[in-house]
Amino acid sequence: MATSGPRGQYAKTPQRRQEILEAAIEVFAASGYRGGSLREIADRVGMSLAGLLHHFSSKSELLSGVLTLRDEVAIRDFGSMEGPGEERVRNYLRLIIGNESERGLAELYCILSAEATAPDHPAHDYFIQRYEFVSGLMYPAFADLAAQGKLRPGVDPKQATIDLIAITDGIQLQWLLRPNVNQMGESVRRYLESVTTLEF
Amino acid sequence: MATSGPRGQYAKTPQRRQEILEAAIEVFAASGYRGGSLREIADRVGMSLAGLLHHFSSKSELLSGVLTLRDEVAIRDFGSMEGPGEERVRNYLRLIIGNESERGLAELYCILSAEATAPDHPAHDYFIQRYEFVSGLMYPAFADLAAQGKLRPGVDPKQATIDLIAITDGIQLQWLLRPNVNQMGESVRRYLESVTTLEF
DNA sequence: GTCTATAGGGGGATAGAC
DNA sequence: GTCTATCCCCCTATAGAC
Repeated sequence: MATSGPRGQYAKTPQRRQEILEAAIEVFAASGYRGGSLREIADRVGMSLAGLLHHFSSKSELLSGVLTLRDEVAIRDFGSMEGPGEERVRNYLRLIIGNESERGLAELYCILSAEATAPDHPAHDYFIQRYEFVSGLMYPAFADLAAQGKLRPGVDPKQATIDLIAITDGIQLQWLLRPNVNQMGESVRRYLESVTTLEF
Repeated sequence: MATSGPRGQYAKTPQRRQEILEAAIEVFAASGYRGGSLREIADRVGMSLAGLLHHFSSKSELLSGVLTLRDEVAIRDFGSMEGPGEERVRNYLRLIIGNESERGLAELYCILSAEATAPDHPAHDYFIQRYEFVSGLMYPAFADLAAQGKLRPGVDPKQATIDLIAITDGIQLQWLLRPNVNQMGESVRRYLESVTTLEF
C-alpha cells in the first residue's frame, strides 16, 4: 500500500474522471438518470463504454460521482456557513441568481430530484439528505433574523425555510419550461422581502 | 359512418381503455414516462403487451390519453372558471388540499413535468400549455382581487401568479421526498394570505 | 379484441487482449 | 488504461393466428 497521498485510490487519471463527470452531467441533465445512457456519456468524452466503466464501475457509482462533485462546487460557491442570518440569506439569493446562467445545472437537479422521489432511485437518500442539509443551513438563518426582529410579524422561521426551498425549486421548473417568462432570482428575492424587513 | 354518438372512434371497449389508463398513471407516476414500460402496464391490467397496443397504438399516445383524462378530471374538480377572483383562489387552494390524499397524482405531475423540460419529450408542449392555462386562470383572479383592493400593497398580480404556481410545484416535490415534514396546503395557504388581505 | 411470436434496437455490465 | 467482443436483459412495435 502506498501512502495515502495524491496517488491514492483515485489517482489513476483524475483528468479523465473529470471529463467523464462533466459529460455525465450533460447527459443526465438532458435525459435524467433513467433516460441517460453510459454509451452516450462515453461517446461524448471520446472513449468506449468499457473504458468509462474502468473509471466508474457502475452507472449508479457515476451518479454518485456527479452528485459529490456538484456538492463540492456548491459548498465552495455558497461561501461562509458560519456567518449571521442576514449574510446567509444574501448568499442564498446570490447563489440562485448565479444559477440563472447555468441552465444545465438547473436541468440536472430538476430531473434528478423528481426521479429521486421514487424510493428505489439510487439518488433517493441523497436528495432527502440534501433537503435536510439546506434546511439545516437556512433555518438557523431565519431563526437568527427572528431573534433580531428582522422577520415580519407572524413569520415562522421553520415555515419560511420550507417555503423558501419550495419557491426555489418551483421557479426553477417554471424557468426551464418557459425560459422567457421570468427570472428565477426575482421570485426568490420577492419571497425574501415578503418574510423579512430587509432589502435585497 | 355511424352518427357520432357513444359508438364513435373510441367505443371499442371504453372500460378496458379506462383500466389501461389507470394502470398507466400508476406506472408513469412511479417511474416516469422514460422509465415506465408498457409491459408493466399491460401486466397490471392483466393483458399482453400486444393487447394493450391494440387500444393505444404507441407509448406516447398512451401518455396523451393519460394527460387528457387527468385534464378532464381536474377541470371538473376545479369548479367554476367564471367566478370572481376570490372564489378562484379559494378553489385553487381547495384543489391543492385535495391533492394531499392523492399521492400518486402528485408523483405523476412531478416526474412528468421535470422530464418534459427536455424539448424532445412527448409531453413538452403539453406542459408549456398547461402553465399557460393555469396562469390564464389565476392571473385574472389576482387582477380582480387587485381591482377590489384585496391584494396587499406592492403585490403585482402577474408576479403573484408566477410565484403561486412556483410554490405549489416546489412544495409538491418537497412533500414527495419528505412526506412527514409538511402539508402542501399549508404552504399555499400561507402564500395566499401573504399576498392578499383575505383569510383562508 | 386478444393472443403468441418475432423483429430490431438499446441498455448495463463483463472477459480478455493489448 | 483502453479497447473489441460478447452476454443477457428489457424495450417498443409489428405480423398474423384465433
